[in-house]
Amino acid sequence: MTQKNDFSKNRLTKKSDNLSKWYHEVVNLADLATTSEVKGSMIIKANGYALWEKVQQILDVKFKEDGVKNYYFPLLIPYHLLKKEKEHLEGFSPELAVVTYAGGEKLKEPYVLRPTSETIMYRTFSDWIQSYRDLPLKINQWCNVIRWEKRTYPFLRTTEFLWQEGHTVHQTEKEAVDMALKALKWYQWFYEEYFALSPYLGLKSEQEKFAGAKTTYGIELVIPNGKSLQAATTHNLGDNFSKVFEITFLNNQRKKCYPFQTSWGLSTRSIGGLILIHGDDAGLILPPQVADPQVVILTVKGKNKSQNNKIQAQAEKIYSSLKENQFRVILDDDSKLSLGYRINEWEIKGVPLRIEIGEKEVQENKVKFARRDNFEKSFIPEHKIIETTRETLAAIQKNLLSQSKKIKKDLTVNVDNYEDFKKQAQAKKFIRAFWCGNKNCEEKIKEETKLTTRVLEMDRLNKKESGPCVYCGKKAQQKWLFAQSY
RNA sequence: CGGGGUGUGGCCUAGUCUGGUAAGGCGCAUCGUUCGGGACGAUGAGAUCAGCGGUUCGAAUCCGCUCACCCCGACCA
Repeated sequence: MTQKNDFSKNRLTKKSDNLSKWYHEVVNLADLATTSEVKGSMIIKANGYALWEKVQQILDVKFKEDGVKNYYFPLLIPYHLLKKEKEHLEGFSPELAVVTYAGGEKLKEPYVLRPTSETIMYRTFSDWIQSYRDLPLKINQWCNVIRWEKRTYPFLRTTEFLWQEGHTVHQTEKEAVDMALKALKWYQWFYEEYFALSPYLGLKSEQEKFAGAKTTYGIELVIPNGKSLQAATTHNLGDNFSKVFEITFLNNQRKKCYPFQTSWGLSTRSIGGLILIHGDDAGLILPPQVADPQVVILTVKGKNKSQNNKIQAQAEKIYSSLKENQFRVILDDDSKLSLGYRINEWEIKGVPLRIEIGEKEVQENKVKFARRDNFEKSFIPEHKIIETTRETLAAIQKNLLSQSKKIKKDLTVNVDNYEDFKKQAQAKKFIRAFWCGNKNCEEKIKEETKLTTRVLEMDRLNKKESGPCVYCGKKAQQKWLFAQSY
């Protein structure tokens, strides 16, 4: 709102010139979100919220197929609950918003606006779980959370954000680990199949893991500027929380046991990654799987009224048949705005496929297809429209994913000495290098290069490797992926 | 939270230094001419100049405080 950009002609900043400026402009012009009166909190507008609804629809089905049930827990968490798990409290303390005054008086005990719901949920789990027959317990909630971040950014880091948080309880740690890995796979599936984004996934280091977790797995997206966006996490909580919240069950040997837990979440931040990776100089590009609309039909005005009637009729006919075939389609027959203006508007909004119908098309019984991802244009005979639409949308989806893979590949390098490491860090690369696992090395690397460990990639977890730590030279077993975090 | 910058109709800005009662473009409304990649003319609506307080005959402009946003850093899923 306060940027000094000339939007008067709606000319976008080039993505490659200034990614941050471009990003803000796209969020604005594509009508995804706008700033609000509340510090760090945005108003998500219809176009942005539609994307979030898609995320919800897709993941919700996946969760339920696995027996996860949706619940809703209170926004307000009594402070004493949050205090119970020490690491958890320490991790979240700096970013808590606390209610101390309500109902006209000062509260005896303050409430915390949930930054995440482990504590309030697990307090209750202890009442719900008595027997091994009560396990596994698998619940999820779609909600908002509050984290008072110092520096905010639309979608990518907002004070209040929307997410889902899954929480499960298991008899054995193995089950819990499997669950955390399963959730990680769901997220990977979601990003690849729907958002057409190819992430890195793997284990987080001790430093980077969730406050209170035993191990954390993460999904990391490769942003074209060389930064890494943590796009979802799943946690094996071990029995850390069950011990603190006294969640116990009797196993079939009548022995009292502490169960093992997981939690996992994906937030509106995912939409930020989508914008940053797929967008181009003309604006947003939405993958057909989540785009709404997927197709826009544009009428091109003809020379006279009778021509226009024909064009209109033809456009409506094609609109109906696409709709009948379950495509998300919109008809833009606004005759007041110029064609160029309308085209640009739909491009900024990222609609994957544009179909144009004018005099020429009506006469020759065909339509013009224009792809948003590569601007390719072609003429399609009327009887092939449905089939070609299906193919084209699939092709766009596929192309976007392969572009994301290419970005990932191009920005990742393997490095085996610290001189190189520093050079590649300067060049804003994702770096794969041996690290001994020592916290000191990790901290020094961060100080000197700004890079942190992102993940130990899944496919390297069980790989037998050996080499000198890129920092201290001591023997290391695994190559970690380093990058600057967003 | 530290450093820097910004805030003027829905949007982008000029005006602020040097105080005199808000200007332009975009968008919007109506009409007409246009229309195959961001058209044009005419007419019109729309602003207590981020908020609060102060100085002054008079404040968008000077002073103080507050709030929000942007950039860089620290912190953080």
